[in-house]
Amino acid sequence: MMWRQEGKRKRTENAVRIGELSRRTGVTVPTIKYYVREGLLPPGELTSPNQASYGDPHERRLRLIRALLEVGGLSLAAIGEVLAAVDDRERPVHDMLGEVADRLVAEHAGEPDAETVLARERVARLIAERGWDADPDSPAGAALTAALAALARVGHGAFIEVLDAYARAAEEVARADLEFTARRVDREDLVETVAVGTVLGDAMFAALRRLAQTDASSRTFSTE
Amino acid sequence: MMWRQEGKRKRTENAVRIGELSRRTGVTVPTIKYYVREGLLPPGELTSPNQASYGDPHERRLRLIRALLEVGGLSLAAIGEVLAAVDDRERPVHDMLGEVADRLVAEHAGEPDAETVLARERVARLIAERGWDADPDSPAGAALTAALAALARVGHGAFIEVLDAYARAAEEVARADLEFTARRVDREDLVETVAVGTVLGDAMFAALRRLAQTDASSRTFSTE
DNA sequence: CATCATAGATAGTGGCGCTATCAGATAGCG
DNA sequence: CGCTATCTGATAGCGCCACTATCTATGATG
Repeated sequence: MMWRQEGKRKRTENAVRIGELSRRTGVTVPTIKYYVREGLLPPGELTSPNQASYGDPHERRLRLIRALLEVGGLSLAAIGEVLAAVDDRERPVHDMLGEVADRLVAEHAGEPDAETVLARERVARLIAERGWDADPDSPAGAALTAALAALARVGHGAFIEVLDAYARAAEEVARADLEFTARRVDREDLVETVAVGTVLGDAMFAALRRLAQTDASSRTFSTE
Repeated sequence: MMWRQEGKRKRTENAVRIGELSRRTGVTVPTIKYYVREGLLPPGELTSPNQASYGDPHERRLRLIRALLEVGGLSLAAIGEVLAAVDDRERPVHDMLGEVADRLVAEHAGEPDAETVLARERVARLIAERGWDADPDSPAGAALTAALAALARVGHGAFIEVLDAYARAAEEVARADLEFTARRVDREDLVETVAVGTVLGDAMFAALRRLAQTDASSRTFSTE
């Protein structure tokens, strides 16, 4: 694993040892060492054979890992891939977004059953109807297909009726996402913003949906 | 664990043995036995000391478990709690929805830090502004608080700018959910519909968001 | 009657995210 | 200078989870 060289940035901005890094982030020292071993966190800069110092980038990265893990619910393996995409500065932004998105969905291999075939057709139709520039066989499309097929298999295929409303809401959210990222001029920051926004945005939206459901449900069913 | 008695329904509608149940659902026999041991699936009806038959409800329940597990990403423990809520026919619908929603968010205990305190205030303000009948300290509110606090901690607190757009979209989705459930007259089915819709709806929306982002992103960044 | 499937029970497996322990070296303080 | 707390780097172990394997005794099936 190649870690981006900080070059001549010798400002020793906020160099601390591992104990202090642990105290600041609430992550235990063994866990920090474990993340370094796993290649998720760059090793500290050695000042002597058994002393290393960690700076702001380490603290930031560590907080990012914890956020993706605890709030985003990603596995460490998925986090590693997301971070690699974030660190790859050669990669076009659009490409990076796709890469991050792909890490968020579980793989569903195997022979497609009847429900999956039908669901895939529905997904393709939706994409065509909305004029989206997207592939039904991309990971995101496959995830949607899997969800629709699962609905059919559990006998709740009728729930697909909400699909268009969901798609409209998703467009709204995606528009807000893009407008926000468009305001980020700093490209360095933008890439991480997209990754964070994609992962934590899911968690945010799910929580908001739940709150809105609580409200709507309490109005409809009140106390009964 | 009490399993709902099917009463005098002796129609033997679709009784099969465990091997056939396994073949139909793609779940291995040992796994089915495991689910029965774990109380997720009712045991088959014994026809002799070492023969049991499984009917449609078993197949349905088994498919539901797999959908919640594979598509919804729930743990078996969470699935058990959701199923218990679904099976509890005494419980008011609104209550059940809350119960299911609560199973979907991870617990985040511990002393609240500065970011959490600020995030909680923002959540309370959002709820007040939108006039929602919801509690900022409910599991859903706490999940939103955790997400906002995490954004702040990773240095992307500005992403909170999209919050209102997300909230509007969430209202739209919740409205579609409620309209759909309102059309379900059968209360038996309704309860499961709400659970399935809540869990698989998250997966659906996340996938749709990803597709809409792909589209929006390809328009904005095109090939660069 | 031979073969296969089954119930029920117990033990084992593999992956994941840490956690414990250790040896040897250094930091920082009086 | 000595003393103790801390550090690096390495290896081993742990607890949880979702299975999976194996076994015995029994019954189904052709």
